[in-house]
Amino acid sequence: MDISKNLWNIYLVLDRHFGSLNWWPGETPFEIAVGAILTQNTSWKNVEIAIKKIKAKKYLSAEKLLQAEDYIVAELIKSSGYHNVKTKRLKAFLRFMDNEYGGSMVKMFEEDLWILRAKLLEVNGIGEETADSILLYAGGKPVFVVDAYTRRIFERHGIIERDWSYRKIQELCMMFLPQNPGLYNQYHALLVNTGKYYCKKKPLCEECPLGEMRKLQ
DNA sequence: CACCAGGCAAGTA
DNA sequence: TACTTGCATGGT
Repeated sequence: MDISKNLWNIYLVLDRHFGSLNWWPGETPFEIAVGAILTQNTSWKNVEIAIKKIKAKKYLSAEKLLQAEDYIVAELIKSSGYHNVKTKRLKAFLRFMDNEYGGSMVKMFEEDLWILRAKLLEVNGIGEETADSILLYAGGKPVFVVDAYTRRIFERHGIIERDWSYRKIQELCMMFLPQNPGLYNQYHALLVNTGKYYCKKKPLCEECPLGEMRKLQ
């Protein structure tokens, strides 16, 4: 089976169907990083409400969020769920940025990519998907983001197996696709859109843009 | 009413 | 190592 060809076919079909999605929704790298933490196991809709509130109350900066009491931050992000846990995670990330890079995301992204990824994974509350989302969408780095939708869709197309590790899936994608941030950006956005709008129904149903690929299996 | 969403860490065996 | 559980809100 030609993995490279399948990965490309899925991308081309989805890209034709949805067009450019221009991810990540967010105006600055900082806002994107905050969103990446808040959206853990949470619908983006609920995160949007939280980010709007943070902006409305003028708390969208590392200094403001770090100096605020936990209960204040928790109240701001309440709509995104797990607000107590996420307050700790958000602050852990902001302290990390502060301590290691003087609070500068620009400086942070000057660090060697895989060193930075390893460091991010040491921060409490940042796992592989969150780290990679920050690297790709806030930093424009060429890392493929793997999430629950990626797993479901690729598994249905016989590209991966259920028990594959995050890194194994990521390495496969990065091996068979050009290491291009723009491509990875759009690809992950397409997979999430497909999952949200089609894959909740039956896998590869008629309406799903990927439905037409059933015959290619 | 139940179920799920763009995860992660900590606990258990 | 491999599973399980807690975390929590808002939409369908």
